[in-house]
Amino acid sequence: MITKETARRLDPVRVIDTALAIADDEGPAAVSFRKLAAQHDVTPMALYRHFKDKDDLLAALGDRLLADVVLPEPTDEPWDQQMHALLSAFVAALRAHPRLADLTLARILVAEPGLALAERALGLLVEGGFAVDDAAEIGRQSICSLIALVTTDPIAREVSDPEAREASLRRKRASLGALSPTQYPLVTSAAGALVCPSSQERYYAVGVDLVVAGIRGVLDQ
Amino acid sequence: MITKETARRLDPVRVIDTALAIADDEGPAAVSFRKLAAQHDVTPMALYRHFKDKDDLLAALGDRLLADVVLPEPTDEPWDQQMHALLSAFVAALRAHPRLADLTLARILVAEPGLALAERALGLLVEGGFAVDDAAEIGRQSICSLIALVTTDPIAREVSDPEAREASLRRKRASLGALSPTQYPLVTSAAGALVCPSSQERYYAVGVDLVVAGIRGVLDQ
DNA sequence: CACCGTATGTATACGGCGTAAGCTTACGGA
DNA sequence: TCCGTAAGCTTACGCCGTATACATACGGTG
Repeated sequence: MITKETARRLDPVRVIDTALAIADDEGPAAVSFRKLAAQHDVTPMALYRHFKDKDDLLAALGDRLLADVVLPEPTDEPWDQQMHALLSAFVAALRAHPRLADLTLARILVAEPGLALAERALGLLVEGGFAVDDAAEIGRQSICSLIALVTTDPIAREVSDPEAREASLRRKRASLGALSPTQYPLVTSAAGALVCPSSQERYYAVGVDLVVAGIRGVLDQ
Repeated sequence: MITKETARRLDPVRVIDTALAIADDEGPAAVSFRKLAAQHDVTPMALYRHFKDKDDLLAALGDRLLADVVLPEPTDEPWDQQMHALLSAFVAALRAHPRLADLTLARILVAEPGLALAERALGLLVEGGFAVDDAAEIGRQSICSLIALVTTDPIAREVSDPEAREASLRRKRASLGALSPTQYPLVTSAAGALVCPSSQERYYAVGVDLVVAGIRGVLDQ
């Protein structure tokens, strides 16, 4: 028993852990078999015993993110409020690893936590009055929007170094400010908000609200 | 005069043309300096005279997409209908190159056609009753959602070969169909719609409707 | 017409990447 | 004790972006 564990020097779970760490602070492009292998004192090719290829490894990363989604308990609130809670839970899990959020898309209908999420979402949409096929379509698009919400988070997306971050923002604001106010009156006057939302919490609140309001909106139309 | 043109063997515009072609049918990852150089009978390094680095080249690709957006003329329709038309025009341009749609995001507030789009969108949102800063936030999120709509288009995203495409879809449907119908009643019964929407036109219609309905929805709330 | 700065393309090289093919090793059951 | 098999290793190939240094030829200036 114990031997079985000690025999395998390479634990796929640990590998995913370090991949997650690398991706979180250097971006997903920085994850490489060679780097992972080095961090585990192993040959790059050793990883192929545990991951078919790089896509397989990234899929495992996606699964890992999905596993962190904690579904809210069903309540007797109206369907749209529960939908809001459900989608918020999804977003909350993705926010922990904003640069990797889009890895989840391909795994939702594969990994168990993703399926559970999908089933719950479809249930709420049907309860709201959508036909099953419409619910599927609306549900998928909502999920895509929320993934995009996280991957394009202008605050998390920025460089981590706060000093460089501030410089970058200042540069962007300046380039917008330099535009002709007669040609682009609104863009120039909204430069601040366009470059970066005031608060991250507000950013996500608006994002989820938009999606849920959209769902409600297309229902009676 | 003429010499000035004939002297430069490498026309950046033509390079972008071939980059676009490669990206369209092999995916953006397949675009490389080396491949572009080969197609233009030139050393890879020659491209660096025209593009600072690969990001710069991809930015040029994004600009190219944005240049194809044809803004609808302002009308006296209500703001939300005009918004629908404006966003539809944006989506229409992106749909020509679905795999590259996300290259536009970083360029909207830089390239002229993007700025024009942004200005018009802000105008309509303000006309609808949003404060300028709220309009900026809602506008950006709407654009992001629509870009995601295009990049995740399940029809365009599939492999081009229709035979392989059908096989892939069948496999996905089968894997969903194999799930326990008691555990995932809705997912299994909606397998068809989840895997692939019935029609591409409907897909995009629903997508834009969702976004516009969302905007309308958050306005009075 | 001669000259030269500058814009353009070239040659070479480095380090990194994914991964195919074949080999070695050592664990655990028979 | 022996051996099948799973795990890791070695080597190698062909990609990639791009830094540095060099060659060339165009076009304006004297």
